[in-house]
Amino acid sequence: MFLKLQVQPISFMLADMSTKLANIAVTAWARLIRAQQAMLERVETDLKTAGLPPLAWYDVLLELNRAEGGKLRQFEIGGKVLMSKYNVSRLLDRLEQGGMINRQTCKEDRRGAHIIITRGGKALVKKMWPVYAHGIERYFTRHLS
Amino acid sequence: MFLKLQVQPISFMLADMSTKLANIAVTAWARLIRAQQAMLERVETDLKTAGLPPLAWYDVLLELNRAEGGKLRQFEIGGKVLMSKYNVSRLLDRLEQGGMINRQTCKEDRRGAHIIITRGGKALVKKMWPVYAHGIERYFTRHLS
DNA sequence: TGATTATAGTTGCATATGCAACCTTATATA
DNA sequence: TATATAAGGTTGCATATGCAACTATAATCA
Repeated sequence: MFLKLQVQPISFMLADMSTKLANIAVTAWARLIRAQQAMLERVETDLKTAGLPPLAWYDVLLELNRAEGGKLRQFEIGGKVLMSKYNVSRLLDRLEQGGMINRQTCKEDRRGAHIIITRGGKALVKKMWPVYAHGIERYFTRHLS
Repeated sequence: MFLKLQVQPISFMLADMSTKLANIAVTAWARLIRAQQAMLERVETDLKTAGLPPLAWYDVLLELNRAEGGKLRQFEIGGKVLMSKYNVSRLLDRLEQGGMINRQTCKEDRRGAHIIITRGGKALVKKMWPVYAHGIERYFTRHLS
């Protein structure tokens, strides 16, 4: 399946850097950026309204939920959700604080930790999904041609 | 022109909320989000490496540069770059601090301000564009089919 | 006109992010 | 084996963001 978005032509613009054309190119790119930004903001708002935590929580918990044994190394999470290690570290602090995950020191590599999703974490994933899905449908799928 | 991205099918998934299908749907959506996130991060890095300010500065300055007389009301900027008013307010603080804009109290509406781009601001736009354009080309255009 | 309500913009506070420095354990190299 | 280097994680500090409360002026309407 393909996602097809109508945009202004970009590539050939880049050859000619005159201000006018440059503006058009940036507009096209910017439109994509802004559209996505708007979608994400709306989903975040929906989640907040429903009294649920932000998307980042969902992303991480979903990866854990999917993983073999509900368990991942910290750096694996960073790779999957595209987050810097220090942000992963702190997000996991919050998730742990909220009882959604546990950290288990890692036998094979004593520098690292295994992150394990809890029952509560799995429950949260289930609870967040409908809100998320509804957002995807309303702000995204609906606008596909 | 169209931007076409290969994704997993989404829409029909949303009908059937079984976990497995849900995962696939989110993966597709997430792939888009992440791709864009990665692109933006790289552009930001490029700008930083070149000793230039972040994209947000460019966005605002470009809108001002385009506008009639290099001048916009603050709320107009917020509308164009999709930023909340308090973030606009503070970003403009930084831009003013950096000598890129001036605030001029507005005669017609004494609550508000006119934001005017300076010579320095215009120069910055010119200086940032090549880096930005190169990023768009490398991280975006190149991957279009 | 006077009172209410809405709009433009700012600010204090709590929270989130980026960066660089740091600790600890693995891995590579001499 | 000793030493250097790299990788997994954490933390302090500066900066950026979201929220709610606030000021001041405009617009509405009774």
